[in-house]
Amino acid sequence: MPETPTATVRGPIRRPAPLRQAVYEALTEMIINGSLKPGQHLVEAELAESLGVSRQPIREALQRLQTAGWVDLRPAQGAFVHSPTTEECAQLLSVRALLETHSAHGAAQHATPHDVARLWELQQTGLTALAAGDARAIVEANAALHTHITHLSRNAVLAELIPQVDRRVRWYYMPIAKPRGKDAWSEHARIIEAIADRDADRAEELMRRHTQNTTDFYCKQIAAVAVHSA
Amino acid sequence: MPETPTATVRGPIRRPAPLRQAVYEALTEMIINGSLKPGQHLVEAELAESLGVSRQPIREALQRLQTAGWVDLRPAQGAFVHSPTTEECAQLLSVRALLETHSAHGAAQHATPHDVARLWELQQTGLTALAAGDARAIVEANAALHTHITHLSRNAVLAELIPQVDRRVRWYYMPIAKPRGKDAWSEHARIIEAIADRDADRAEELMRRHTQNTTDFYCKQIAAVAVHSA
DNA sequence: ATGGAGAATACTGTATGCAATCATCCCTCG
DNA sequence: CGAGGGATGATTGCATACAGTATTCTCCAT
Repeated sequence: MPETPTATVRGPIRRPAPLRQAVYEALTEMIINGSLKPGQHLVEAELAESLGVSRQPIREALQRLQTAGWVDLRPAQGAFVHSPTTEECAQLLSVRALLETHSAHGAAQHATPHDVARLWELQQTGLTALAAGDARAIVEANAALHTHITHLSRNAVLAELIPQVDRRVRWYYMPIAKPRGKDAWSEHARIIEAIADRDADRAEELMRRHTQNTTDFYCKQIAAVAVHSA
Repeated sequence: MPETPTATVRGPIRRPAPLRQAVYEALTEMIINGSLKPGQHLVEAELAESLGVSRQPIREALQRLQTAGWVDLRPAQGAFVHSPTTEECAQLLSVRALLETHSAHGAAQHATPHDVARLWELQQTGLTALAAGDARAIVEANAALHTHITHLSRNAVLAELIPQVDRRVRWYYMPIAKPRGKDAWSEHARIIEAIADRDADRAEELMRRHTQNTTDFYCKQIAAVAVHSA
């Protein structure tokens, strides 16, 4: 059977690796792309069978998914896909703005020419995806760029915390990736320039405005959708 | 055998409750109070026996301990108590400063008179502990106060993220709690006043300076210890 | 004596089985 | 006809057993 109708079915995970990690990635993927819908009850046995593993790796993956905010784990009831609210999303974006701004400051202080070159590569990847109009690729490139800036800040705590926030932002960001893309990537370019100049304060300020623009754009988009659906 | 000499031995966990939670709390306690030393290899079977449970709850607790930053979990090798570095501590404090500052701003916007009254209660608890010279109680009161400010900000994402950073700061904070206490708690009082006045900008600025003072104090203390031990 | 190969050991990773708990549905009683 | 209580099925929580892998110790060769 090449594909069954139910969207949650998946082929077995590649064996030679920590299964819990593979399961974790598979489940996040399924949540992001909508195979697992918000509020849905995740039954361990079902997931285990569809992924071709036992319940144990599933349980461990679910625990990590909870701390990452993907699922809510209610004792003696099991896991439920997290239902995001617009309020929570605004909070996520505001915290992200804070952390990324701090991160940009540090990146500008520590970046080497080699690091900057890598940033320009990622920027190019993003522009290509933007030209192709591939929302999925745009979001991915965006995440890759921001992640790399985070690492350049040489702050392990930040690098640990930001992904927790950022991946969830990615989820919400998908629908607005294309319309927001053009401005976003030109802002990226200016941020990279500031980092290349080792101008920490300018990089910080540009990142602050960049994340603020994204937040504003998202809120407007939400409002528009709300009106449209009314 | 009522007690074995090894410091890691503990009585069984109270049964009627999620065991993984109880194990998690027991292990954090042991790490904080030094029963489990930094770098130490945590063997699942040993912990399981000493806590009177099977390996399963231990494993789940260790996973959570990893995401909280208490242990490092190396694949196929097991769990090791995290060894903090002064560099990492500085990063933790800087991130904490960022988050707490943002939190203070939100708290001043949303606080009700009842909330403010509660803050003054916590402040009083801290002053009492300070007068008694009980470092443990000081740290606890400090954490309680900051936690409550976080909740007042009405930002669920912040409230979720800050404890992850804050608990680890608490760990490092213990040795400097007493000498830092006097200034810290008078700064707290001014922050509470700003929150009571609903002056978000002032609260934010006061919190920024407060966390900055704490960071500076910590760094000086570390330097002093380094000189002393040299 | 020292370096390396191989085997023994110990530990983690995974699977399976059992008991406790929660949700649901049906039956009975008011 | 509606509400409450109990039985049944499903699902989680925990424990045990097995397999794979990294580490360490020993023994042999150089």
